[in-house]
Amino acid sequence: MSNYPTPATLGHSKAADHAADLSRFLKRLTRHSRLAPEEIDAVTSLKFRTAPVGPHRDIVSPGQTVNEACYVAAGLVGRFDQMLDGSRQITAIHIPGDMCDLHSVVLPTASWSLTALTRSITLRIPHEDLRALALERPNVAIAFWRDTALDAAVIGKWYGNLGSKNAQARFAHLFCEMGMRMEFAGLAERTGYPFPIVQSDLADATGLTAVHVNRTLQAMRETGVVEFRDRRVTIPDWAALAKLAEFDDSYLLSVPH
Amino acid sequence: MSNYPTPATLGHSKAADHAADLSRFLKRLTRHSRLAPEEIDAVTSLKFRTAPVGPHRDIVSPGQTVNEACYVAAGLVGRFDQMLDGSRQITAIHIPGDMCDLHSVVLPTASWSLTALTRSITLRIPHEDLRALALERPNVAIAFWRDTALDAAVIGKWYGNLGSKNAQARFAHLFCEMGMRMEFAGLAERTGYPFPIVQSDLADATGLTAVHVNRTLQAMRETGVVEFRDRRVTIPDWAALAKLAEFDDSYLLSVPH
DNA sequence: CGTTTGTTTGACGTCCTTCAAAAGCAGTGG
DNA sequence: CCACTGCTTTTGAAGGACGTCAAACAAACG
Repeated sequence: MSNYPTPATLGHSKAADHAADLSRFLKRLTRHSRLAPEEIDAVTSLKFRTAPVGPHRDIVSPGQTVNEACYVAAGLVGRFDQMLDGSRQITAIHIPGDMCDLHSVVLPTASWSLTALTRSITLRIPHEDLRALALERPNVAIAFWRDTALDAAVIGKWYGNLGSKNAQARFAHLFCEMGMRMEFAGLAERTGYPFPIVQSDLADATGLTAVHVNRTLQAMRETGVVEFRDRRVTIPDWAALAKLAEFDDSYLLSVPH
Repeated sequence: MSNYPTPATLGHSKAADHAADLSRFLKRLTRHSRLAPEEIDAVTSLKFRTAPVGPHRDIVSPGQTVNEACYVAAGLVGRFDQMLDGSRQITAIHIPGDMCDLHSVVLPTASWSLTALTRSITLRIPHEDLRALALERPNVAIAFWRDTALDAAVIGKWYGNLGSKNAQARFAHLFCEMGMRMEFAGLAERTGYPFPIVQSDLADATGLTAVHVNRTLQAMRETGVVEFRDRRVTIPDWAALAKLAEFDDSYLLSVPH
């Protein structure tokens, strides 16, 4: 019996089990980095302010100098690269537990933008505190560095996909990756998870047009390899999808160090 | 009178001015991070072994657990994402002064591969020493973290280009970026620099086929916006190329912090 | 309910790919 | 000095994956 969030909620459950705190962030950090008890305490006791964000509302805009990091407590947040003609490219999709712009602590002038893909709850943590923590606890600085490197590894994979795979394989890979990340975060099972993103945003993420996204998703639904419907992804045959995607989860992992 | 490297050399000059040491790396670090004198000493006195690499020779392969970081003293090194069918996607092009895989210090199991794009000279630095330095000097850890974040910013930009621009604009952007980086590294002027890379590697970097790369470069040569010939890039009208690319160098920069 | 936002469908166009081969160029050995 | 070999660049012709434009349909929302 699973009590995973129902479709389209992604952490917005009424119960307090999604607690608007940093516990998921700590979980993410400790999955890849070994932290001492005092370091764990220091992370969980970081101060923050809670900021709900409406769907398609900007959080950070290009050129802005930010002084707090944005953590996702509920919902989905996208990182964008904006073009002059107004078109946007999504370079990352962040789920609950992700610190979207941990890199902004070391690069505070944004060349990117952050936008809520759905109604979300974010927690904002002063850079000052994160920087102070990193300086005081080198081991935490290294954990933050590792987190940024993992984030970069994901973009690298996305780049490989975009550059050398067709539309179906790109979606296959994206759905596999999101499934793994949802599972790691304890939000859902990899074979079926809420994914409340609109097709035009999927288009911006995969470098396709919304029309082609629609046709591709329909084709994949028909072959039964994956179903994206009602803001939910269902993967009946994980192995088949992973094969189509050439998915190998090693880039998402790191032995605790 | 400039004594920049002649075409196709990129640091392989006979004179000792390209010194196979870490001075360019320090220069790169101090451009974005403020380091104390002792920290500077610690970086420049890092031990390394010199390793020449032949053209198209692998340095790191996927799955491998690396225990030293690879610094480029001369030549060009590419980071790759490999597909099962043997096709490869270049996710980064590194020039002299770049530590190609500084991120490997925190993520030692490679999901990527490193290959020399031309005859190169690399310096290998033990992870152990880099990690010890980071733990002893938190400010250096933060500088390494920032370097990794800058690297990620470049991939993010590349992703945006690949996803939403046509072949000419992709090359325009790549040539602008490489020009800026060459100039930052003190290797050449942004408007004309050695770039000894073959067209099939450019294809892997831009997500195009070698045939289309050739045709695109010819078209750009004809309009006179940029010339790629004899392993050299020449940009007669920087403003025109930057406009075609929608190039904005802010993602490459960081005010020293 | 009416308005807004998102999904689906159709017809047509194009940028880029695929396949195949010729031509240029550097290195190697006779 | 030339023949030989391998690699890179260049060219041609034909096809396909995806884009563009436009409109209908469906769902969400106040």
